[in-house]
Amino acid sequence: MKKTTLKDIAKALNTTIATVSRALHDNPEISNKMKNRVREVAKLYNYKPNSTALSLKFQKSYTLGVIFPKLTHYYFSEIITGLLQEATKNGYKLIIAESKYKPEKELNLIQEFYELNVDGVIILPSRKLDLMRKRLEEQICNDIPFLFIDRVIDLKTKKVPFISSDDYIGTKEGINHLIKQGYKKIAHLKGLDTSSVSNLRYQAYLDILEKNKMDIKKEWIISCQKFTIKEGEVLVKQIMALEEKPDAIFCINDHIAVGVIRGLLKLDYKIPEEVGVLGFSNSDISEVCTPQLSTIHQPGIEIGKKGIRLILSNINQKKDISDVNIVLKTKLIQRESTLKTN
Amino acid sequence: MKKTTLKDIAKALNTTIATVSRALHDNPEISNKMKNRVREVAKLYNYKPNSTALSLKFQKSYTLGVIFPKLTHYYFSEIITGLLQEATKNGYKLIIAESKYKPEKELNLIQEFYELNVDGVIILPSRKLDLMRKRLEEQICNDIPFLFIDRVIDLKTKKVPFISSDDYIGTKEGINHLIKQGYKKIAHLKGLDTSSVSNLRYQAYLDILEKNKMDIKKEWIISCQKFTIKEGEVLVKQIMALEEKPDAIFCINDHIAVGVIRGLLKLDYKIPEEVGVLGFSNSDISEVCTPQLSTIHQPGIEIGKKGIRLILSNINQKKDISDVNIVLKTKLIQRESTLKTN
DNA sequence: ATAATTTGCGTAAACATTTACGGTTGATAA
DNA sequence: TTATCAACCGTAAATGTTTACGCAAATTAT
Repeated sequence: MKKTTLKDIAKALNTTIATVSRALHDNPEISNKMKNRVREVAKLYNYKPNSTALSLKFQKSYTLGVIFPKLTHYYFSEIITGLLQEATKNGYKLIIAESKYKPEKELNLIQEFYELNVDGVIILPSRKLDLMRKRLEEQICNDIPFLFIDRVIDLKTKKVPFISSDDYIGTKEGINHLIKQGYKKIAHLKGLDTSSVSNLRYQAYLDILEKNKMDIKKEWIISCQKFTIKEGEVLVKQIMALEEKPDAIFCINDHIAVGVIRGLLKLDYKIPEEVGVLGFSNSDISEVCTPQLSTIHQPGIEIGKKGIRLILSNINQKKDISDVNIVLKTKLIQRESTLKTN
Repeated sequence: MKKTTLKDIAKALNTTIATVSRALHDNPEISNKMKNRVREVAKLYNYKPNSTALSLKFQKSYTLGVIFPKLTHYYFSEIITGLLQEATKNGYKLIIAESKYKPEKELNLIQEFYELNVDGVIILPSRKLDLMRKRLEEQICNDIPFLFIDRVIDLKTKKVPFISSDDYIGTKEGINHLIKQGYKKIAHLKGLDTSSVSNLRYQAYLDILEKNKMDIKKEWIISCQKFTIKEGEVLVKQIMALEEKPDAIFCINDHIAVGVIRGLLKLDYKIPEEVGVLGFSNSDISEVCTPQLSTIHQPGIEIGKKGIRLILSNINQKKDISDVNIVLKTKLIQRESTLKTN
């Protein structure tokens, strides 16, 4: 049962593939009689144009490559869901690849996608952008439409478009909420220095505290490495062993925050009365833990959808999007871990 | 900056594409001198074979289509991670599509993938297999390698291979654990009748209770519809309003179980002392809730990996896998929600 | 010295499609 | 009656690749 081709139809009608092709495209140079005969046979044989041949002919695959660190990460899977939905809507396919947070792998995958003739590459980068930057300066990524999601990369030789949530404003609203709730000594379990989003959140944290003339203690600021629940649990114990203890902890993501909650509960602190905990991302686990975690929602699906629209405007309408930076609003989700009931 | 083709190299060396192609394939009919010249230019021009042209030529795309209900579902994203890793390892790409639990969409996607010339289709079906069965009997899916994951579909006209976790044994071990913990009145929040996995778990539940000569109360068996945390919370209140209340609840998945825990806590039941709760899947949320949820681990990544190996053995070694049914061991995860400390 | 064989490379078809160009038939116009 | 022009369809090139076939030159065998 091989697939029907133009050749098969042509043979059946004792004509040529050119005529068949034109008939199926309703070309005015073909008589109605011939068109009808062709359509009839095409239907009978269940003809479908061969997409590989079309790709070759038109040098267009209607395929986008997506690179992400890890699929089982809730926020990433939300973004990819958004990408997928909008891509499908526009007749594009997605082919996916996992970088496992390794910059070398990211670079290889970009190259592989390029060789696969995808029409564009969307990358959710890992936290280590410095390694990537060097090679990306030289690499052939001029030739192919590009989009960075979530993290920003600034190159000297060229601009790359990106779309993300507004981590700065999001953090600002989060910290302001903590302050409004009466917390006065706010610690921060931060991310890596090489991550643009971590730095934005960190900077916002510093700015808001300064603006409110609150203490900024070096000991209250610790860098995470693994970003797991376990690490949050370990780090919070470290912080609560200090002479001067914070009364609220702003965590770089929800996993760390859940670990912090767990650690605090083991130390018999009351949440939110004695210590408030704020996460980031609004991933599924934030609603599940006890007490439920206050966090900052990142609109993953929306980011994905807008990302597709952006890169497709570059691919199809040839719009220059190289200096487009889209930043989407976050939303503060107030749950039990910061809501004092007094 | 167009991509280099064989034609470019041939022109540069004043020879033909056939010679260039053979030289690059180390064909013995080409002199070493010519080979070296070709290789030199190929390297200089950074030549990479055009994968689309190869696909057309060999009628092989090294691409597999994957259909799943929802990406942000932890278990699914684990399976897809496994698929992705093993596919990559074998030089295959994955193109993904979301069915949103809609059988019509699944069928359309199968057709679309077929027309896209993927080498095989892997489908994680939704819970409504009956709708699918009808049309799949007729459909052209003879022509393309197929694999079902997680759920089984039994057709009259043909067999389809599948791979899943051992839901029956898994459930058996779970219920046995509940019994060993001293629970005597075990309820079940079950899945849909149209889902093969739900039925397996339900049947195991019935069999074990019967084998242990325990009560099986109709009122303790309720079918879920939405499979959300909220639904679990609602249903458990319904159950605990009964005259005769169960002392343990076996839930069809972890989301329902988390809802059950939440509902029980609101009703001031002590978990696990008064009521035990058992989930299924070992998704990320099961470790996060309080008390932590006992559950049955499904080896998603392993399922994905073995699935790829299976379908590739069909694609590449032409092995007949139509009656292969692979069932992988689950693992009971004992956590707080069933572990009485007496 | 001539026949046979090997070496080394070009030609062309194949995969499936689109489309510029050319050509034949019939009708209309001068 | 012949030039003009549509209408309608076929030829061939193009996308990039592999490979069966063929053929000249060089080498070996007789």
